[in-house]
Amino acid sequence: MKVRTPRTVLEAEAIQDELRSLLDLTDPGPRDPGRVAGVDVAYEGDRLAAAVAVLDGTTLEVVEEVTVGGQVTFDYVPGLLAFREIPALLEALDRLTVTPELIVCDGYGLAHPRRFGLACHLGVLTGLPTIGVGKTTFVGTYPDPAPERGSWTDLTLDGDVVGRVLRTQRGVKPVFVSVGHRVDLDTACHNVLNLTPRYRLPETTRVSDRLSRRALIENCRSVLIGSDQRKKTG
DNA sequence: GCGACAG
DNA sequence: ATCTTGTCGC
Repeated sequence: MKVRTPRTVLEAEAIQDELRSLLDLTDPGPRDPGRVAGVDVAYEGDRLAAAVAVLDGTTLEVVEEVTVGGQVTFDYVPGLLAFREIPALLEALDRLTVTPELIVCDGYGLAHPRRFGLACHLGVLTGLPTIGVGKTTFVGTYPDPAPERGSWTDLTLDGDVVGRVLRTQRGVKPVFVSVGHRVDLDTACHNVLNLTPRYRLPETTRVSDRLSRRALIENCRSVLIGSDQRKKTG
């Protein structure tokens, strides 16, 4: 799947406004999906490595992993993260041999200045259910959730509830959950809790994060050694 | 007007 | 995201 990269911030924002009309916010989404994918991108200068890890939704064991190397094509701009990560992520997702029932993104979905964060963008382009799980604040205000695992509060932006601040482990910093495409907020949080039996972040996120970093190093090693191998890892 | 700002 | 040492805790 090929994607055009915008050349300006204005052009990027126009694309978001356009794609936002394709969002499906009515589908409740998969309650306990059998296959859940985690996606992440690691960077080093202008090089990048995208990774997709598909886990069994019940055992959380890794079912399939895919990585692709590439070059940065869009500088990071708050609110436009998707344009930086999506080209490589789509390529990685294309190489999967199994189709995940849910994709967990690193970042935000509806909780976004124009209501179209990375999770929404990836969902619309793939047609698959997606959710966003952010590690730090981006937009919105919220009260702190109680210290118990599973407690949460509304993430509000411009008077709208755009996500939830969810405590995935007792006494540990909460994560920021927002829907992407074809999943409702209750289902999104339910799944995030299923994916965090032990750590703060979803297993999907942890696995894809390690995978992308490893791919970046491996690719670098082949260059330093001077091998004439592929520039894209799969 | 100035700063903040997912990854 | 990435740059970075030691350190507290299981």
